[in-house]
Amino acid sequence: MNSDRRKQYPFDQIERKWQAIWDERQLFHAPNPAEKGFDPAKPKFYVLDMFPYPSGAGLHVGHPEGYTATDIIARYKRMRGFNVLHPMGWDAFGLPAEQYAIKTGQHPAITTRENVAKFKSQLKRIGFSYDWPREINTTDPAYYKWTQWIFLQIYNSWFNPDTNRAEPISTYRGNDLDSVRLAYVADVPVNWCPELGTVLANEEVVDGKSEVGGFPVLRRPMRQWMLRITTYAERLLNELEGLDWPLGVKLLQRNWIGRSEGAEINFKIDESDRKIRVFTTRPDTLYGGTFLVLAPEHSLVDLIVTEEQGPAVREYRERAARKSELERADLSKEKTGVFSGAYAINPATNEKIPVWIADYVLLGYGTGAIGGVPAHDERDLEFAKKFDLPIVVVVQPTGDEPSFGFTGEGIAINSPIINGLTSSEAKKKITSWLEKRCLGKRAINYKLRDWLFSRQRYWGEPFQIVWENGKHRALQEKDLPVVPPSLEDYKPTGTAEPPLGKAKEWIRYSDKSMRETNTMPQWAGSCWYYLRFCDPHNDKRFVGEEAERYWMDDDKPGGVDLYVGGTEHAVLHLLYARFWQKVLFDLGYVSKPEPFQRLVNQGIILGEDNQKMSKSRGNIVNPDDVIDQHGADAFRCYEMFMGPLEQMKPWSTRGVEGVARFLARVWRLLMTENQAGEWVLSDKVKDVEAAKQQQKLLHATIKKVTDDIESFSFNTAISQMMIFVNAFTNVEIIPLSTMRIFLVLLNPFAPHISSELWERLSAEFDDARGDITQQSWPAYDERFLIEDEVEIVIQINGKLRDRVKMPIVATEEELRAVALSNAKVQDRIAGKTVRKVIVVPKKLVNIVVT
RNA sequence: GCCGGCGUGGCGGAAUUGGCAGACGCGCUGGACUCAAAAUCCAGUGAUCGCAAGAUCGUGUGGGUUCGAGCCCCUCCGCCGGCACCA
Repeated sequence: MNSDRRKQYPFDQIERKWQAIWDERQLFHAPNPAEKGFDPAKPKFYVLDMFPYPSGAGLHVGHPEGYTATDIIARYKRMRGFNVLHPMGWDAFGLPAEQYAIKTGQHPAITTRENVAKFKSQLKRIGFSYDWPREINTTDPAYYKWTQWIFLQIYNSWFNPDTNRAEPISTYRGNDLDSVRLAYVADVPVNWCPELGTVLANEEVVDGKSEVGGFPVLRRPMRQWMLRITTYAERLLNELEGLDWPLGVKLLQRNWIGRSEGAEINFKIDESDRKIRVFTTRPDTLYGGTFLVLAPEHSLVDLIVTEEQGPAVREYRERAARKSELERADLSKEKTGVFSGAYAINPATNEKIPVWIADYVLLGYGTGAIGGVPAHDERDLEFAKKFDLPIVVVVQPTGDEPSFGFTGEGIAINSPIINGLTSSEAKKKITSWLEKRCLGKRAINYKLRDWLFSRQRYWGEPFQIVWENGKHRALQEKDLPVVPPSLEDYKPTGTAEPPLGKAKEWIRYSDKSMRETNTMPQWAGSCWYYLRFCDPHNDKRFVGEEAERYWMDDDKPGGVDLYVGGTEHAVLHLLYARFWQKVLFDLGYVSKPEPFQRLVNQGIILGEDNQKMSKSRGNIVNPDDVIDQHGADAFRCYEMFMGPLEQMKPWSTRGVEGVARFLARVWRLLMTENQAGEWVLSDKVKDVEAAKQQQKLLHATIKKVTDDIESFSFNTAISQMMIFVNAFTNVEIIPLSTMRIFLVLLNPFAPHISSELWERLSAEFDDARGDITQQSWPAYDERFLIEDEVEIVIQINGKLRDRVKMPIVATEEELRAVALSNAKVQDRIAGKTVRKVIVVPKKLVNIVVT
């Protein structure tokens, strides 16, 4: 490439200039109610990006994809007369800064500060219209003071099943508060990742490995803080209904919550008073239950195992405990198990059935025990075959498939109480039969587990909990924030003892009490940041009531009007934030039961080679390089022009050049170089009325761009603007008013060049309209779009044969007559019979012949 | 295995939701400008056949509904994402 090639237009200067102006004038700062400049007449619009973790690597081209989309919406909505809240901040607690600290000893706060500065300058270079005075950082004590405060509210609450909502713990009438607190300590099997030196939430474990780093995760019992998210399972599921979210994300959350309806059935153990309770979604197959299976970790195992089976059972349990999550979940392996020696009584048949122990039954789901119905469950069938257990068919399929091994719904057979009933009738009848005899009851089960909320890390929010005599209590609001101690050594201890344990001074809260040394997970800060943005500097409350009500409240269930981000948070952040919001809502602190009304996922941007961008592939595109070469406006427009926002799509350097050419044409439409080589307004620009065709194109463009922004079809909006500009290339007179409107349309996409050209027009034509950002969005006039003539397509048997211009007012009869008398049609239908003529007014005539 | 989503030129992608397939951009070909190149501008560009007018074929596969299907229904294939012994 020629190195002294002239720049296409001086984007570097104009972009710097306008970014400085926006900063200086704080043009995009939205005042809160009661603040100076607040206009209560305007409706509000809250448009939010998923705030980034400021990593050392800086931005990649994936970040600004969603950010550009929201910026277009924000600028557009401002022009449409909304008070727009469009903030940005930093989700800055997290592992990389801590690991860097371990390597270098540099405090994570310093690393974080540097990374934030880098991210911020990169974002500013792209020209996003963020409300920077509202910037927040989750690692700022003034911020996490309130994260801790919210934890305090959760700690001091319980979920009242009668009212179906959280209430202050003081309204709980029982004795054991800790058994109902929404935040509690439990000694439970958790996901321990030795490599990371911390425990992880279920949501952070993927295929038995840590989501971060991909290290093996072991199941091991530990004493940890949990949040009782399961109490909200029903509401988290039902209230998805009112949200405008992608179906896929809703489905993911539904599956994750995993509601299933069925029955709990008690099986009495033979020659004992003990009972084994099982959960089943198919109580109608109870008569086919020929054995029971307990999870190896089930607490009844020790109590029921017979003497002669004792050693075998013990050996099996130990083997199961040694297996990793991955091994245990391996579907391809054969079923294993061991007989306990005990028998239970099937309450329907009164027959003695053996109780087995097998690791295909999970302690964590249902009751940790199942009734084996081998005839109608694949897993039970496999198990029964392996261990030679009896198989009894009790469901007759309605189709012609074999009933042996049939897992669908059919007609109950061999089941005296319910014979002849359909599966769903049989379920009801057998359940009420069991209920009458106190042998079981209707039950609902969820896959969702309580949220494991503590981590063995340094760089996170400390808990405001102290321990005294083995009991925990929370510090009061006045003691917040609890700031982590400085450490020399950030290394995880490799044990369950968190790094904070090394700060001997800090741990001692008083003579008798010690601080909790676990920290909160990274999700804590992001669970409520959208609330903080409403009122980021409030030091009296996590968010001021009036500000919260103004920005979050309208007639929809969710507060944030538009939330854009990647799908990777479908069951993590997006579920946790909904949970916190509901707790705060129940306690009366916020006005909405849901945080995010509308969610849009941006697709992943692949490398030029169609592969995921990665360091090792060397296909990473750095936004800085693109902006150096083509400018921020070209970068923004290309990100949007690539294709539909939600779709996965590859980067193309050539594609950026194409979009840059478009912006250069916009520039040269209005600007020309004088003899001194300076850019001056072209004398083709005149304050004259536009030609009819130009008016028509302008209004078609207003309509298309407006509709496309509303429907997130930014790529086709840009296409339309290209068509508009192409039509004006090489015309002799460029009508001023047409160009002014066009620049407003272009502004959300390419804010710098449109601001600059707008200003140049204003300087030349001397008027007082003010800055482009103060303009209102243009409306299109239908009158300009109306055609007098339309092209009518003539088809024979659905195939295109000719086109004719017809007046728009032509009647069906006229269209029909013209089509039939058309010369080409005449040639083709000669000697054939016209069966039918279909006339679609203003569109086409289809002649059916045989 | 189950649940979602997608499949259109050489490439990224359009198509008013059943009515002219391929908008716009990239690439490519030719032309103008230039000593030359770059940049810019103009013209062409789905495939096949034809000098041409034009004809035939064409939206992963096979079928169906319809006057008419990229779009609706069924079958199969491929890719992407999620869940995965959840009883």
